[in-house]
Amino acid sequence: MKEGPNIALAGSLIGDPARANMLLALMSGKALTASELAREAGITVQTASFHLAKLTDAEFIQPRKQGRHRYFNLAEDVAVILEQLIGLAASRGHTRTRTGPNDLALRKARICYDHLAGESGVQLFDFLKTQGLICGPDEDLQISNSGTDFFNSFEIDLDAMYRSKRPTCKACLDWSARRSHLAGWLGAALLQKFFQLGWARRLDNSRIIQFSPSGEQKFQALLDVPKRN
Amino acid sequence: MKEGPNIALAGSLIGDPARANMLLALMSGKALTASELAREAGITVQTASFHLAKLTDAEFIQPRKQGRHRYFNLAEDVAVILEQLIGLAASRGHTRTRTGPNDLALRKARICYDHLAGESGVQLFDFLKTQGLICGPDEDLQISNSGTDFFNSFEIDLDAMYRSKRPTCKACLDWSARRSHLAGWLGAALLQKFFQLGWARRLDNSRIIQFSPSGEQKFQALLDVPKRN
DNA sequence: AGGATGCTTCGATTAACATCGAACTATGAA
DNA sequence: TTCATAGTTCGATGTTAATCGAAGCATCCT
Repeated sequence: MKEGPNIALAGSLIGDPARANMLLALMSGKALTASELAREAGITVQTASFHLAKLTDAEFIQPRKQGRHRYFNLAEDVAVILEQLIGLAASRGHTRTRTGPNDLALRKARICYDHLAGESGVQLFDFLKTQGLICGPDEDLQISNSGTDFFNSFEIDLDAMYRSKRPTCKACLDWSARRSHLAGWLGAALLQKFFQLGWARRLDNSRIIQFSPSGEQKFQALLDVPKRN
Repeated sequence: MKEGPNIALAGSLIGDPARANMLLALMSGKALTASELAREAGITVQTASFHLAKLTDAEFIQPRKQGRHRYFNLAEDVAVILEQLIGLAASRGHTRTRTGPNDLALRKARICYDHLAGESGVQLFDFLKTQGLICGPDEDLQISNSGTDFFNSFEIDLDAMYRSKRPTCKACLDWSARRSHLAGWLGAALLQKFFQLGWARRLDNSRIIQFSPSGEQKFQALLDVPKRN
């Protein structure tokens, strides 16, 4: 018997179409109920229950009870791998239908677990780095002094961020842009801020993030700050 | 029918124990024959042939004929995902035997497809970055002027690197150290140099890279260069 | 040319897993 | 308390995929 990590277990969990559909649905970052996931996967709630038990045992998802509803969240490190697998499938042409307008919209701006991904997400990340607002290695980014000023002026609660146990800011490799976008607490907070400001909204039943015309303008204006060096 | 990337296909390819064993064997970076892969996976050559056909169709591996031997190489982007899956499995305790001395050795220094991973790999990467020998975003690192001098003095053929089509240097997230090590052409070239210098060697039938005592000293001396700022 | 080796293909077999109807439990509303 | 809804568990069924022996093809050695 071979020793070492059992990647076949992880692969087989992702490898069932029903489970894959549920995991992808959870990539939206929303908690979904067992019934909702059953519908997303096109199976009965009995079958969904069987699959959700497996995914829960493997710590791919976390359940949370609320009355008679069972909500499920995706584990963050699983989301990272799913993003990579989406990229691999796309690069190999392993798609289930032809690409369409939604495909372009997903490339432009989409939610990746809880943060902004796509070209807009990559643009944002590049901006934060080139402006020196965040610095350090991509897996352990820190906020600089000028970054603190910037985020405070943007009304991001940095104290809450520092109190949080999750990574403050880290890079997430974006399959569509082949560059990184910003994940972590800060990445999530920025996206929530764009929602709050009305710049962007998520589309129903999709990972697409849609900027309004004025929101897009404001977003680009934010990034179009004269360079400091 | 759901649309979008078919991650279930990729998951199911990795999800079979025999295929997973073969893929992990190919993580050593070596090309292996169908018979060798059958032995690695503990199956007959007929079964291996069936699986190798599937992996080839999906472009997870590339075949190469040499007389009556069929050699297979792992696709580089698949290697990146497998490294992530190894990390996920490790974090969940999904291992097939208890951790042992090999586990520590793998964490210390191992080959990841064709470059150095583990603590040593992370140390090397940190050194190159903090010394300013490479710079830029982790997915598109560039060699600085001082880096060019350094690598030339270390007898790395940079002209060959610039002629190569593969990424010159990029980061690869190391599951064991939770930080990145150096992948790409440069990462591979540096590891080959350590082999050539006799500082390190690969262990048979393992991904472990073993530094000799004097090699370890020289490697640490290389990294222990006074800081430039 | 004949034998050996590496590998592929085919067909039969077996095992594993996903599926859902029925029954049940837990929670919420009337 | 009763009914409705959400979700779980159980058992039976069907499907899918992995497996290997046998046969065959390609390549290499004597």
